[in-house]
Amino acid sequence: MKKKTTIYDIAKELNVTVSTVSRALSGFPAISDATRQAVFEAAKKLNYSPNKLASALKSGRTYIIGVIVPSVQAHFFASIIHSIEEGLKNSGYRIILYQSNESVASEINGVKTLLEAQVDGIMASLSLETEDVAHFEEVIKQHKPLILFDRVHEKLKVPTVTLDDFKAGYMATQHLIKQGFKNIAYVTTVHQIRIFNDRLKGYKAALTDNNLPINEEHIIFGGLSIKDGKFGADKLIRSENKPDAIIAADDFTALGVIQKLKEIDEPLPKIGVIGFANEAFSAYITPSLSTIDQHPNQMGAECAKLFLNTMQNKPNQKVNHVVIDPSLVERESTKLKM
Amino acid sequence: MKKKTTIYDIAKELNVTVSTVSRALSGFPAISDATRQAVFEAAKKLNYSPNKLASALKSGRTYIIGVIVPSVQAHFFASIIHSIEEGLKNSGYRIILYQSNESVASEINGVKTLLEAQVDGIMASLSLETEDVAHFEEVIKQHKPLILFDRVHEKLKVPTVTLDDFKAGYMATQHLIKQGFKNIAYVTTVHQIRIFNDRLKGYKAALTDNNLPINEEHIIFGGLSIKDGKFGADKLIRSENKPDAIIAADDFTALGVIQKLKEIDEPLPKIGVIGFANEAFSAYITPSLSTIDQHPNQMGAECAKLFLNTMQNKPNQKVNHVVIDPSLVERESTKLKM
DNA sequence: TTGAAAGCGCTAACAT
DNA sequence: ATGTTAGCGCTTTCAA
Repeated sequence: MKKKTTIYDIAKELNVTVSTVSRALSGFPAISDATRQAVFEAAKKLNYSPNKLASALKSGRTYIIGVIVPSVQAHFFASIIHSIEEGLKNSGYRIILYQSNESVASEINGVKTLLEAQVDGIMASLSLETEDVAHFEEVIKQHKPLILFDRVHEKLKVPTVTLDDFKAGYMATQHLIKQGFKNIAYVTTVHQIRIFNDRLKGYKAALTDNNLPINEEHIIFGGLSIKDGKFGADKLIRSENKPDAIIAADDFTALGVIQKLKEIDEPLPKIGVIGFANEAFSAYITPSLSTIDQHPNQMGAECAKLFLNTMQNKPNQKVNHVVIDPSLVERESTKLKM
Repeated sequence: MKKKTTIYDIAKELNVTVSTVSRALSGFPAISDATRQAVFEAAKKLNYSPNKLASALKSGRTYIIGVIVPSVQAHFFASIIHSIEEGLKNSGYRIILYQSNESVASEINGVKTLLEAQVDGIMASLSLETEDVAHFEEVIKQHKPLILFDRVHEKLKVPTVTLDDFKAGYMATQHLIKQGFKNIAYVTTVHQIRIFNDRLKGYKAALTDNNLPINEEHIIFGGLSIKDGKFGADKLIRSENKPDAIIAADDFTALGVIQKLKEIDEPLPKIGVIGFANEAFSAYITPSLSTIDQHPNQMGAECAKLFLNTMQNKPNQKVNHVVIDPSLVERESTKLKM
């Protein structure tokens, strides 16, 4: 079991110094073509593989970006990760993934871990639990780029990539109204996350703009999941003023709503249902779920672009906020008129 | 902008040497409690954060495991990753993710990249394209644990975690037969991946065991996707000997089959359909899709366990092959008798 | 129980 | 165009 080849081995092989080898390998211009070629050949011959760790330690750059998401199991986040990687391709940067599982404690640990791993920057989408964001201050203090996407926080003055969530909420509501629904309820999370608040605001604004009353009892604050959707739907259906449509703050919750409505034999889509995120299953359930597409691929691409720009040292640039336009995906679950 | 705190700063603060600080921090026993406590206090006071890079360079261990999967967008792989992380929790190991996007070229690059990042080991599930696995030899040569899961390869003599795919194929077929289907077709990938071959073998064995003929024209070799499912279904329905049930090698393909059958007004579930993987959508489509659950969470947990065992240097242990038992998820798409 | 010092593999300033 | 050399921050052997 021989030791791994280092640039010293290559240097010895060619009777040059390590600096020459290092320079040849890293594309330094002032190296003769002959030397460069010899170095590459020797490297190949000796089966050389660079130790990025050593390089990173010396240069202070790891070319690794930490990405924190609540969970890869949500198709939305999986898509974002996918397109972040896509956008980083050929830039030399790679990502290291950390899942918070919607827990602040885990998120705090994630930031610490990534910082210790000397990542060159962090991209994060906050957990539902996260209210205090002090744990991210250290990233900023270390002058490492921090980019927040989707679930952002106003306390952090950093570049963000978000959906226009107000518009998203407005669109969903407006769509239902246009379809002929008049008594529209809303199931959302109790957590004070900006994006969910914004969607709710959009909902309220749309109602108001259409001279429809805002009925606070029609706004259910709970969790976001199939179970919570079932719970919310049940509560709404039993309420005195039974709604004729339900907006759920995400597709999982909307799915729960649909399941409950089926369970209790409420006619669909006579009661309209719409969600957010265009999850993997949304097109295929029955009735197929109308939803607001949040364009995760675009979000991921923008995150990558933002990061790359920041690293190119555009110096005094002001903080960037990319806002993605939501789009309506009309499907059967909101087709009142057939 | 002050520099980051290092163990030297702590040493200076306390008038001890770096070795003492290093030992105190790393839990070395022969350190007086007083010193240890003083070190921890100073560390806290100076806001010290260890540089794992330096530690890794010196010690030769990064505590990072590279994980290569075709894509996180498949719920199956997302679940595996999730449970690998879960299983690694508290072990000190982190994972760095690499997506091959079903491309060998990308997979080769992934191995190279991860090795350069000095990961302590690699867990991988092969791309559909992968036939030659020479690129993984280097991992073995470096004496780093390599664990293959789900999409494995016999050329690589390494620990594996797989489903009993033969049984899975057998179960799916047997289930259809039990439900009363008699003329069962099969849509699978043209790629020579063991798990898909095994499923097909299970299918054939089940037919034979039930004295049903194997009709080679009923086995469609194409891709695995919604589109391919549609294509396969179309071809099968038009064939002379029209099948009364279709097995698709994964749920996406099964979904395509169902969509095509609906499109051409074939009655469901009079034509039975079953898939593999129990994807996120499978329970919610109409008819809900019967499928074989591959227990990704169990697979991920086993991968983590296998890795941790390997690192604990159970010395002459023979290569481990964990085989997970598939289970049948009966839903509407195979309910011939109501 | 603690200190001194070498060195992990690489980069980069300073020489030549 | 190439060489010399000093670290990056940490671990670890040897010595005290």
